[in-house]
Amino acid sequence: MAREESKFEWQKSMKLLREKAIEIFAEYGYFQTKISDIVKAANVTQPTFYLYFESKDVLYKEIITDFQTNLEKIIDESVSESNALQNSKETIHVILNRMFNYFSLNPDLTKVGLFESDVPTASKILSQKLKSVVEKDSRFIDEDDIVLHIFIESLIGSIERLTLSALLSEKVESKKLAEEIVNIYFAKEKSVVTA
Amino acid sequence: MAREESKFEWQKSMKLLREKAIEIFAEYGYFQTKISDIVKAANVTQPTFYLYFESKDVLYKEIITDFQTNLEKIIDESVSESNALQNSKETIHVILNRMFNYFSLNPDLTKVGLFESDVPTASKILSQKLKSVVEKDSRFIDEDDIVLHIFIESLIGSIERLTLSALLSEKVESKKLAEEIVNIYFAKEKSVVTA
Amino acid sequence: MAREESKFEWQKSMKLLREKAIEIFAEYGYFQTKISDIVKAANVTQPTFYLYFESKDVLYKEIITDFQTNLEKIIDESVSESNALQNSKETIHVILNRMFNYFSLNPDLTKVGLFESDVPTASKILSQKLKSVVEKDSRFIDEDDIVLHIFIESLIGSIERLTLSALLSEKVESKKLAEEIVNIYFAKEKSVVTA
Amino acid sequence: MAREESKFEWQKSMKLLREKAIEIFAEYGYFQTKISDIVKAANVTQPTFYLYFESKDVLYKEIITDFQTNLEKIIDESVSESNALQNSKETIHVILNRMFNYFSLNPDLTKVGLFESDVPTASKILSQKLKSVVEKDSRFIDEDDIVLHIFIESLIGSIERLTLSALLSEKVESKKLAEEIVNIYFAKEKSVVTA
DNA sequence: CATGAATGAGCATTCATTCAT
DNA sequence: GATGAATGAATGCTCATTCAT
Repeated sequence: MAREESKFEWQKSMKLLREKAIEIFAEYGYFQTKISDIVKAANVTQPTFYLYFESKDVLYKEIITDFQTNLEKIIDESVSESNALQNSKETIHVILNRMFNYFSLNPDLTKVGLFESDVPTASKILSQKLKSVVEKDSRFIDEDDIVLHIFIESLIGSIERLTLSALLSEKVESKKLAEEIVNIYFAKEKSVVTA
Repeated sequence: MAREESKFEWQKSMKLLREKAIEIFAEYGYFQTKISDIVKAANVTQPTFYLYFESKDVLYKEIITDFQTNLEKIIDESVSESNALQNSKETIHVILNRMFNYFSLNPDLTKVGLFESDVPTASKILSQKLKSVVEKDSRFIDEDDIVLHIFIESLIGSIERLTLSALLSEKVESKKLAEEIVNIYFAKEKSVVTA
Repeated sequence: MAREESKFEWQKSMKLLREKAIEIFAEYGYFQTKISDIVKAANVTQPTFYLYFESKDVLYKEIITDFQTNLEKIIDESVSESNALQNSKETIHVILNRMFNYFSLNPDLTKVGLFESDVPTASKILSQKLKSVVEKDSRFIDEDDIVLHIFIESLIGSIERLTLSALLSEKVESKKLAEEIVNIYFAKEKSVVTA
Repeated sequence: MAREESKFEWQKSMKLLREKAIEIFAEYGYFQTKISDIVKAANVTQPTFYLYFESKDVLYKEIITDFQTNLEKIIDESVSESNALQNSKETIHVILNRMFNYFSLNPDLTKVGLFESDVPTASKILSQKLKSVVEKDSRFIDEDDIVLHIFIESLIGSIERLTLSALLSEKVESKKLAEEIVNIYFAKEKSVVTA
C-alpha cells in the first residue's frame, strides 16, 4: 500500500506545480509570470520545476493544449448528443450549456486557455466547430458566406466576453447564460423556455 | 527661417517614435515590444526616447488613453446626433457605423487600445456608454438587470471580436459590419435596410 | 551460489560506470561531460554514481592516475629490457613500440590521459623518463641542456600528436609509427630496419 | 582633437575586454572562464560585455579566427619570401622563425589559438601549409603518403609542444628554437649554422 | 545495491533606464 | 535636440550533489 502510494509520489510536485502555474498564469498572464513565482507558490525550488517541465514556454503550451483538447471533446460530445435535433438553435444551446459548465468548473484554466494572446487556437476550434453546426441552418442557406462568418465570430466574441464578465465573475450561472445567449442569437425563432 | 524650420522639426522625433511604438505594440504586444525595437524603427537612439517619454509604460498608457478619449468622443457624438430617435436600435447603428469607421482608419491604434490585456478600460467605456443607450429601450424595461448586462457584454464581445476578425482583417467593410451586427442584436424588430 | 554471484556482481555497476565515463570523457572532454550523461550510458541513476565515486572530479583524476601508472610501468619495463643496449636509439624504439601498442589497445583511456588540459602530468612522466634515457647518449654529451630539452620536448610533442592523428585514427599501426619516429629523430645513425 | 579622440572612445572598452578575455582564456581555458571574470578584469559590468560581443562563445571564436588568420598570413609570406630556395629545409626554417617570433610577441593569443581543444583548426592550417611545402622535397618523392603524413604531424606536434614548453615559458628564444627544430628534422642534410 | 525526489549555487543573457557630453 | 557608453536588477536555466527510503 505504502509502496503503491510512493509510486505515484512523483505526481505530487508535478501536479502542484501545474496547478499553481495555471493559477498564476490566469492572474498575471504569461509574461508577468516568473518561474520563481510558480515554485514559490508550490513550495519547491527552481530546479524542481525543470525536473518536470522543459521550460516555462513548454509548460504554458501544455496547459493551453490541455484546455483545447477538453474544449474540442465537449463540443463534439454535445453535437453528437443533439444529433437528432433538426435546428442548430438547440445544438448551440447544448454546446453552450456544457461548455459554460466546464468553464465554471475550471475558471483558471479557462482564463489561460481562452484569453492567451499569442496563439488564438481556442478561438479557431470554436470557429470551426460552430460553423459546421450553424451552416446547415435554413436561416443561412440563402445568405452569403460573410453573413455566416459574422454570425459565428459575433457568437464567439459573445462567448469569450461573457465567460469573463458574467460566468467567471460569478454574476451569472452557466445555465442562465447559455439560455440568454441563445435568446439573443436566435431571437426570431420562438424563445427558449427554462426547464 | 531656421527658426521656423525647427518649429516644425520640433517633435518630429516624438511623433515618429509614437507612431512606430503604436505599430510595434500592435504587432507584438506590450511585453514583446522592446524600446530598442521602437527606437530602431524610428532611427533614433535610446536616450532620445527618454527625451520625450517618461518610460515604456507611460507611453503605452498615453497611447491607450488617446484611443479611449477618441472612442468616448465618437460614441458621445453619435448619441447626441441620434438623440431624437426613439429606439436604441438606430442609435446603436449610428454608433457602430462611426466607431468601425474610426477603427478601420486607425487599425494599429485600435489593436493596441482594444486588445491590451492588462487594463480593460476601453471595454469599460463601451460598457457604460452602451448601457445608457440600451437601458431606455422598451425591450428591457421589464427584464432584470442581468439580462441587460448580458446583452451589453455580448454586444461588446461581438464588437471586439469582429473588429479583429472582420474589420481589421479587411474581410468586411465598416458599414456592412455595423448593419449585420444590428441585424443580429435587433432581430425581432424589422430588419435594417441598406441605404 | 547467490553469494558467489553477488561476488561477481559487486562492482559491476562501478566498472560499467568507469568504462562509460572514460568513453564520454574521451569524446567530450571533462567540462562537457555531465554526470547525467555517464549514468545514462551506464543505465543507472545519479545516486549510484556517488555510491562508487566521490565526485566527478575525483573519478576523472582516478582515471588519469590509472593511465599514468600504466604508462610509467611500460616505460620502466622497456628500459630495463633494453638495458644492455648501448645507444638510446634502440631503447627509445622499444619504448615507443610498447607504448603505442598500449595506446592502441586503450584508445579512449589514452585520449583522456594524454590530452587532458588541466594537469599535464602524463607529459611530465614522459619528459622525465625520456630524458634519463637520452641524456646518456653520446650525441648530447657535449651539447648544452637546452638542446637536450628541445630534443625531448620535440619528441614528446611528436608522440602526442601522432598518437592522435595517426595511431588512434587508425591510419598507421603502432609498429610502423614507432619505426618512423625513430627514423626522424635518429636520422644520422643508420636507419632502422623493419623486422 | 578631443572630438577625434572620443570618436574612437568606443574601442576602449571593447579592446580592453578582448585583451582581458584573451589573457583569461589563455590561463583558464574556455570552460573555466566566466564572463564575470572577464568584465571584472576590465572593470566594467556584465551588460557592457554584451554591448560589444554577442556571447562568450562568439568572442572565443572571434579570437581563434583572429589567430588563425594571422598564422596563415605569416606562413604564406614566409613561403613566398623563400620561394627561390630549392629545398624545403630553408623554407621551413623561415616559417619557424617568423612563426615563433609572432608567438612570442603574442603569448596569450597563441595559447588560446594553438591549444583550444574543441576546434583544432589551427593545426589543420599548419598541416595543410607544411604539407605543401615539404611534399616537393626530394626526400619524400619516393616515399609513400604515410611517411609524409607522419613527418608533417610529427613536426606540428613538436612545434605545438615546444611553443608551450620552450618558447612561451621563455626558456628558449624563437631563433634558437627554430634552428634546433630544423636540425632535428633535417639532420641528414648539413647542419644549419647560426647567423 | 539502488533510486525517486529535491536542491544550493551558479551562469549567461536581457532590458529598461541614465549620465556625461 | 541628440547620442555614445554604461549599468542595476532581473530571469530562465543548468549541474553536481544529497537525503530519505
